[in-house]
Amino acid sequence: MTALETPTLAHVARLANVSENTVSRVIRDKGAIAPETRRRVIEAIDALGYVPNRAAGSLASSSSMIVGVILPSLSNIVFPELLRGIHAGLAGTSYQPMIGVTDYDLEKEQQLISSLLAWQPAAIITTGFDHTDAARRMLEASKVRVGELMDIDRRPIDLAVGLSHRGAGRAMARHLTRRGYSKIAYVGHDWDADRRAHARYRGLCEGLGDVGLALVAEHRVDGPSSTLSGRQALAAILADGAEIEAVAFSNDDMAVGGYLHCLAAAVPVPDRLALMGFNGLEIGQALPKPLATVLSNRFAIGKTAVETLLKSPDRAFEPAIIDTGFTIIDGATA
Amino acid sequence: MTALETPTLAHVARLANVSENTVSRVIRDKGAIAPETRRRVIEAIDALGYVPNRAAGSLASSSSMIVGVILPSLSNIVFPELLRGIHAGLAGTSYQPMIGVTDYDLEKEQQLISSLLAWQPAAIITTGFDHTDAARRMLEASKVRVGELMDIDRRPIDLAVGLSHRGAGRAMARHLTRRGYSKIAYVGHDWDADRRAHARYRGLCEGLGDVGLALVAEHRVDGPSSTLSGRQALAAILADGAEIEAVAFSNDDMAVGGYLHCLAAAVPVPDRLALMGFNGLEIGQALPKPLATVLSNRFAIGKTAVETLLKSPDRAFEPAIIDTGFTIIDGATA
DNA sequence: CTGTTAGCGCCTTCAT
DNA sequence: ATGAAGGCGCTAACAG
Repeated sequence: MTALETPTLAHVARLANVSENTVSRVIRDKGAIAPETRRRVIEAIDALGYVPNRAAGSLASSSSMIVGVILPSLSNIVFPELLRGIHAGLAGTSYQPMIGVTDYDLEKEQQLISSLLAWQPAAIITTGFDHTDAARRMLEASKVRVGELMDIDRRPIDLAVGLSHRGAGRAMARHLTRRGYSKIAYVGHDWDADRRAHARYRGLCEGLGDVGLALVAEHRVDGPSSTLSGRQALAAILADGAEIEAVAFSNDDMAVGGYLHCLAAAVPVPDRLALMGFNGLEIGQALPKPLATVLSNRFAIGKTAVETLLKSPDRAFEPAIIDTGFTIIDGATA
Repeated sequence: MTALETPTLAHVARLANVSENTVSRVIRDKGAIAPETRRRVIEAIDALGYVPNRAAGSLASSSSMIVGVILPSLSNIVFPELLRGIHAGLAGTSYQPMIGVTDYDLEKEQQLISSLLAWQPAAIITTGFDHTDAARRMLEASKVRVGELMDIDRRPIDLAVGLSHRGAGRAMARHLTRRGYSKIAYVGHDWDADRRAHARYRGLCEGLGDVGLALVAEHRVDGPSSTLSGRQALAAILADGAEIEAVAFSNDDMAVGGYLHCLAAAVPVPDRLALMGFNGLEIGQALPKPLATVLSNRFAIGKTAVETLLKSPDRAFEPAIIDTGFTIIDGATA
């Protein structure tokens, strides 16, 4: 043994006195192997500290243990949480997530899909249904499993896992109106990047319309959501002077900012102004009054998605949709 | 052209009327190529929509465009931010990050190092200096570049990028004592998992010792840091009755929780109680009074690390250490 | 500046 | 239940 150089299948085979093929079978747990043979092989494997070369395996089998994960952003805490769920679903398997970030740019997404496909991954996971035509074609043409996460309001390529954002918006409207608020305003962020926020807005308006109401004011900031911009946006909309009893925010980041403005400006919540967010972030529940919000179960979405995708290497005839639902969190701010 | 099947180098070569090798050279931008030849090759590449098979490339070159990234957690926002920095450093290159999460478990880290090395990555990035012996041996034996991030207080295997947590702790002590506080308490979380928090604690104690002071109280919660546990911990330490003028928290999560307790319990900040955190999270700056804290530049750490690691495929003779420093943020809570 | 020749380490297929 | 042969798609020498 010249040691030092990394051991290959051949080394293990020699040491265990079997063919490479048998070693390969043991590793992949495929085909029947005599218990005694398996024992010898395993012994040889850890005697040598053998670790299979994934590149060679992928090349030979034209498929890899990689799961490509494409996220719009890492700044928004919900995506790391989605990633956590994906990780949890991958735990105990040999799959490794390879990740990319689009910054909400569909061209970048297409680019990422292309480079991820170059690894012949077992699955590609992305968010939403918006893709460039080329991206969609590449995904459809490749035979990898495709998960489109967060949203379920359209027909997916292969599998969608998420919740109805329109439904969540309606639920927010229902919650607020049932609590007796009728002068309701909306404070949100950029819809171009965040289509799901827009869907919730539409649901909110529909829900209000159902009971003969409409938004009394709305304010949208440019750029992504953040605590700071939520704080500023609420200050701005209140400064406009419209009479407002409750504010529905595009998400918890914005809502927490709004709440902090109320604290700083001594606006009684919810008596003078009720606040409601979306997502159910931890920070919202740590506020002096826990935030009324809607729990979108990001972790479950990610976990369910990988588990479902990896169950079978092939797509079904019909795309599947898994609704992970949402839960109203009453809180104390609305 | 039988279309449908994914094109390979051979297809491109045939179409461009050159050898496979030439195509390979064009793709990797290696060796001199006649402008005319390069044009033809590129034309053929996008005529066919050719995407190189990464597995084949890795196998042949025994090195891949993968950067293995091992994070202790995704729940703590600082690690997604570190990942953002890593991403930023990778932007515009063909490298792809493959990520793993240890949940602060060194055995899991070792396991991840092993499976990531199976991909023959260009570099492996992990956090801190604590690894199992086996893990350290694997990293040292492999010739991949190794980045150990966040901390710089020990000798790295290859490259360390981060800040001195002991120094940051001392800086917190200095800040608080200079502001005239002398009855200082500490509220923190689990040190076993978070060694850097422990290092800051030690620095804090040293810094106080330098001016003849010592902590008047301390409280540590089990488990990871969170806003909720910070809130509860501050409530607990105040209930104990010791006279306290200022509290140094193990990080901003805990400190924000503490601040929220003060808001809820109507404790005037900083007049009755001063608060200081660590990290410089956005949420701390959105509070009614911006949190006094220490900015640890996670994004820069990640970005600098990959940029430095990928500059050269080989390790230097001596390990390198890059200090990204920290910045006191005065805020208004201390 | 370009082509030829050998693998890289594993998996698949077909035998036995 | 195991082995032998061939090839996956690319890159690394070495020629020329």
